[in-house]
Amino acid sequence: MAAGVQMPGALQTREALLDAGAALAEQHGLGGLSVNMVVARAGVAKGTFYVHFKDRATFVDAMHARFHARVQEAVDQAIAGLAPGAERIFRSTEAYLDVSIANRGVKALSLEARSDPTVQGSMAARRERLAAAGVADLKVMGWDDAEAAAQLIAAMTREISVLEFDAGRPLPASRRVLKRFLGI
Amino acid sequence: MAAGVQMPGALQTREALLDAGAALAEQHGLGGLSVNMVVARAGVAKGTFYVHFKDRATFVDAMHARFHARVQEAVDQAIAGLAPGAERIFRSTEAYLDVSIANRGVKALSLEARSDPTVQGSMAARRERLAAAGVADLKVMGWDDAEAAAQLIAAMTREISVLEFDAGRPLPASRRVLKRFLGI
DNA sequence: TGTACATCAGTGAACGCGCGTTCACTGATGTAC
DNA sequence: TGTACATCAGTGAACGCGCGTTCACTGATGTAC
Repeated sequence: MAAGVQMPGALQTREALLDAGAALAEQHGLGGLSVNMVVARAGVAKGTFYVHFKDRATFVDAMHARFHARVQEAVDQAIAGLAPGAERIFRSTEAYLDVSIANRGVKALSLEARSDPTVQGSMAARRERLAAAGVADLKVMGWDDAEAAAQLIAAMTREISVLEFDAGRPLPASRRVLKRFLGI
Repeated sequence: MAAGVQMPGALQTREALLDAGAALAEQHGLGGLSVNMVVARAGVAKGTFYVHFKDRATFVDAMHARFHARVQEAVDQAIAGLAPGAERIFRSTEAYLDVSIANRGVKALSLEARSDPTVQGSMAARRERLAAAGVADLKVMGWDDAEAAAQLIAAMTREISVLEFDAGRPLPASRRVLKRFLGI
């Protein structure tokens, strides 16, 4: 969503709720996030929450979906036209990290998305889709266990995003390690 | 704690509560774990919980501490007498994985320990202590960014432990990838 | 051996609280005629 | 242009519920004399 683009009122409120959720997840974790907090922060009535989301679980899922959409867009843009290989997969991880640093609540979404049993399913699917994109690169790079390798690279990328969030800045040393693991 | 060793009643109850917590964390996550559930599963009165633990946060911390103590013991045993290097760090990760597969609630402890703000501190310290042990190995292996590398290897190990838990069995392909990343 | 007392794990009713969700209602905006 | 009606985002009081924590009490075990 480009800045300055006018949204219809209803969509604006929906985004405001998701923004509030992201900011609060940063402080309280996904589990510590309550509908009460979200509506208070967004400055709307409690009932308004249920105009836009079926229930709390749907809301958390929507937060996750929005974050992943942003990542996907950045990754697609970063690797457009690149041939499969080490360079392309590394560019993907960099795009992931750069988007993460600019989005609130990433830490909670990265860490808790898998343990909250209320929304596990759709979140797992999103993570898998993202990781699966790297499999082609790894095969070209000569990895026999490309699927397993893609999962571990995704795990390292998430780890770095959490470390960078805690540090409040990019961590070149961690990114270098990832690069070296990829043999670049 | 060797099987069959008789414990005083008080300790037995404490262990029963921690066991119940581990089993329940497996199903409901650390965040979805309630004192009510724990005491119901352990078969004791609610007040008993507070005889053994100051509050809910202390209990979660104790679960984490117990798990880490088991891991630490297994790792120490696995690498006793080994010289620093790739082989030693890989043996450590294997020990971690083998302990994890035999302990309930590992998934929740691995994933949520960092996002729950009520107990972040001491859990972070435990994780760091464990990861720090690998730094010496990585330095011997010629890594400039040994600290960063140790953190990423720890992240991969946790990831594999979660995948293995979900699969219900060891995942040789994932372990092979880790081995290859370590250059063995 | 018998009695009095101390200790302490364990009990469960009671508390106040914030939670997620519902629902009858409001009021602004758009459409039909 | 004016009027009647439909739509729909937004409202906030009210609900029942399970939560974490407290506390006066019980009863078994150990110790002193």
